[in-house]
Amino acid sequence: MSKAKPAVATGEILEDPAFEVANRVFFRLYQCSNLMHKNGTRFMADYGSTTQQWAVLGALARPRVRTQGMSVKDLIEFLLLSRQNLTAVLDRLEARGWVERVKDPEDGRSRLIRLTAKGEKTWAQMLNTIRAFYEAALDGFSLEDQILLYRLLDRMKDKLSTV
Amino acid sequence: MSKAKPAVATGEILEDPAFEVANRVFFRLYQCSNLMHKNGTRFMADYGSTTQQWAVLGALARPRVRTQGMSVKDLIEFLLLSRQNLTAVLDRLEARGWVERVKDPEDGRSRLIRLTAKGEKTWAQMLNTIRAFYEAALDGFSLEDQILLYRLLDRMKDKLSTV
DNA sequence: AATAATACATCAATGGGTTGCCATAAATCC
DNA sequence: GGATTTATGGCAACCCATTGATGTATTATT
Repeated sequence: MSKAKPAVATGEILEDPAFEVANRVFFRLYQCSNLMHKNGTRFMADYGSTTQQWAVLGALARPRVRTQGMSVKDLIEFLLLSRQNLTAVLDRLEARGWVERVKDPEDGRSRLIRLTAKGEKTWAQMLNTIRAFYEAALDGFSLEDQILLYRLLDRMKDKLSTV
Repeated sequence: MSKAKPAVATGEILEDPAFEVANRVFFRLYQCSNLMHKNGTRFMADYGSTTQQWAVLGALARPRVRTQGMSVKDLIEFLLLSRQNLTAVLDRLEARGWVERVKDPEDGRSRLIRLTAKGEKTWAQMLNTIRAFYEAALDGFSLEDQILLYRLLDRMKDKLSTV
């Protein structure tokens, strides 16, 4: 069944290419995510923020959202997080005075999460650091490379959502 | 979400394409990682394992490693995790009887982590579930797509390591 | 032989992620 | 008006991840 086996690494690939390639994809995804959080959070040390918190702030800083805010429900759908986890992150952001929970005038059950003035100011400063991080982390990536990577991850996200 | 106004999203892009594209890349990375862990771990519910634990088992199940084991130091470098975190994961794997710590005969300071017989048997069964997960999560991805994605993530990993 | 570096472990604190269950208030449905 | 659904929050348990500081055994250096 098996001929003389070559080197280990290539040997694995040859035996089951589909599995080995997929395995590498997800392993790199795992490593990239850990590195992104570790070094991204290190970049934000001056603000005491984390990458996850900046994801929330980024969602709230979008033009359309900035004025009226965003419900917890919509934030959950946007960030793909569990309610319990998001609540804890929002608590920390609220404790720092960066976001506030206001009652939705149109639906008393809903809370609209909004950037505070302090939050907006902090976010504006953070943006410079985030920019620097993106440039360093994607150094050598052409815009085409980045778009390609985004599209592949986007497709993967959809598949992972329905798996 | 109610009015049809595509101007916002594209407007942001036009204002600062480099930033917006990078932002999307890392946001998708964040989402994909969370989804991978959530649904990957759900797939492994029968074994009570997590994606992180299967990464460790996968490292230990490689042909060259399988017999002699792997030092904690090498595992840290391979998985890119902190020692404190890896110790905890290994403790759980050891408590389940899937791995064991043996003294390195060549260096008394070092511990070699090895799959136990029970660990090997469990891993062999897990592989079927992992295969199914990979196929579902990469459904619609040609082998070329997967290799492309792997290479992009691999480059990104290198950049993120030195950022 | 004394010193320094290495490999591992432990304890502590903080933050992020999940699931599951329960509680409360407000909107909706009948 | 009463029952149900929806949106949020709280509590608990578990796991994963980081940093920082401390300790201990072993190897390497000098």
